[in-house]
Amino acid sequence: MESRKIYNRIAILRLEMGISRKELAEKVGVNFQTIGYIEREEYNPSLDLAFRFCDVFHQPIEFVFSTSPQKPLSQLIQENK
Amino acid sequence: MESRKIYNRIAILRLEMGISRKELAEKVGVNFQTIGYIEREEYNPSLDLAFRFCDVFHQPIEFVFSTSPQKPLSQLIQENK
DNA sequence: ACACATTGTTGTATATATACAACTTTATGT
DNA sequence: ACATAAAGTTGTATATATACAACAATGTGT
Repeated sequence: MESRKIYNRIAILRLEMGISRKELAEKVGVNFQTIGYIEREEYNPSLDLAFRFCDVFHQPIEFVFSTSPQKPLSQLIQENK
Repeated sequence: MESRKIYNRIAILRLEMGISRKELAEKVGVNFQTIGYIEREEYNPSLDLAFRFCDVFHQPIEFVFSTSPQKPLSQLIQENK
């Protein structure tokens, strides 16, 4: 299968949490460099790892990951008004 | 990372749709044997493939996949009454 | 200017997901 | 009983995700 690229909001969610990649890596249980690859969307996380991110951020998969590019959070908020 | 097993309702959702593994495989774009491996939970689908299943079943990721064993649908219905 | 933390880059190694083929087993219909 | 479809088994090959190391680049605080 030609695997599609999955987009994510991990970098923003991590920044809003005020933690480094190293700290996030410890929380989800992967190498800190793996966080870099995923934030840059150089490859997709496994389904298991995706669930771990959602646990840390307290968000559903569909909010953190999507098959089309993510809108900025600021824009999402305006739309909901 | 020691990848956790992810549970899924693919077999049941497929049966309710009345299609074979071969047909489901065509819809999501993988080999029909891959469907078998995933239904038996011998390995986890990629995040991309997980999204494709959800498209076919019109269900959110969290309903189709979970980190703890899935309850039978019949039981879910009773709980919501 | 210096130290230090954070991120990006390159390279290698391993684990896991997916494809594909051949064969067996189980079910279904006639 | 036979034919056929569907599902499971075993094996090999390839692609992708993850780990890890070493080093470069960038930023931040003092």
